[in-house]
Amino acid sequence: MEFSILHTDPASSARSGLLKTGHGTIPTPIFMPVGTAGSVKGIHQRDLKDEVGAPIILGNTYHLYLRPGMDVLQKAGGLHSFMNWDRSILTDSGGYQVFSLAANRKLLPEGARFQSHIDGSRHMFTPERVVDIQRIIGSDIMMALDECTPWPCDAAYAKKSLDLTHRWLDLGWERYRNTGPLHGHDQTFFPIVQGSVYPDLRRRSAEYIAGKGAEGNAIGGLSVGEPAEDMYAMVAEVNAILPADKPRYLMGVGTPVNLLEAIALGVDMFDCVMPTRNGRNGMLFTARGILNMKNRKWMDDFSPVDEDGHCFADTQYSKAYLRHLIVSGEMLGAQIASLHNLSFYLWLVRQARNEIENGSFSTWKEKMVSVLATRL
RNA sequence: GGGGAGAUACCAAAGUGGCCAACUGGGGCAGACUGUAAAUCUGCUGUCGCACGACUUCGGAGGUUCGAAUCCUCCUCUCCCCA
Repeated sequence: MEFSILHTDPASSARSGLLKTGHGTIPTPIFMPVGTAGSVKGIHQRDLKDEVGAPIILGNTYHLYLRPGMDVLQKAGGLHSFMNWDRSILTDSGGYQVFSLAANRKLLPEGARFQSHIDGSRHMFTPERVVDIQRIIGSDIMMALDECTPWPCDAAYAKKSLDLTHRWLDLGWERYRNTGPLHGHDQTFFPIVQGSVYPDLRRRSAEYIAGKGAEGNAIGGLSVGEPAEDMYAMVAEVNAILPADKPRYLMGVGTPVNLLEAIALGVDMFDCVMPTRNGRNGMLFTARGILNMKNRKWMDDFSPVDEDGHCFADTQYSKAYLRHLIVSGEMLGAQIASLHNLSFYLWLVRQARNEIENGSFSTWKEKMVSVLATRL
């Protein structure tokens, strides 16, 4: 993997860059649609490329391991081939499932023991195993196994968890260094900073993570319920330590405003289920604000879904029609809303990049932040 | 023509003397959702009030009772079966 920074914003820590993987070049800052189980829910690959314009998407180690399973993925020749996606893929390690499936897992020094949410069967995820699985999946960017700590989280637990995440990182890193790709393209490995909302723990973790000399670094354990100001503060702490010449990935973030604020703090990569999940649930993000398409007020509003939108559905369907589809539980409603939200997210990071290159990012960001959170 | 069943809130449907402003579903309205156990979940849904609460409701009219959606009388309407 290669990363180069092209421009930096004079008034913030924002920067634009190019990230090259074996599956293409990714302009940064970038938002990566989440495709947990080998599919970005409701969006087929053609639209993901042609309408959304996504150069990279996510997959999930835990979910793909359970279904379709390693045997199928191996026979398929990896996830790219299996899902017919020739652009980049980043896989999460299952660290988020350590958090979200907390009731179904047990943390041990050697890894995380899961009980499948599908059939209750028991599985052991060690940091090494998670690398092996991601080798089979063939993701361009593999993630270290970590514990995504919940919020609130007391300092004692956060510290203990941090030590576990670092220990796991050592084991995963070692396995990464001692193995190679299986599908003929390069794979890299990102470690993850933890430390909850404690600046000293965050700094300690950032130093530890930076010490690995990975090609990119991730910030995890945020946007789990803490106030946005805490999240920004932690990102600022961490980014002061993580190498500036390597991409920084803020995991699981976030709202359009979160993205712009984090870009200003020097973050290059994002992923979040929000555009797809909230889209399925009737929420639309636009450059003018947020719409809840279930609201009665759109019932007979025949104006386009989003006049300044960037996918075909934005201008070809009316708000009234989309509201009807969503209220009626029609699949097409979820598809249109997801497509719209993803193309909006990708437009947002593209525009941020343009503004960085024009040297106007900070003023543009300030203007956008208030507009994006408006309830229409 | 004969026999039977039933009328409850927007719809469906419980409730058959006080714990009923009335179970539950649906519908409606609103909210939540951040490395996806989510095409999911939560709240409200007679009127007024922020709330405590007050007021008016269970086809209509009258009656019994301390007290009625629930019991009695009459009326109106609906459905089913047999001719």
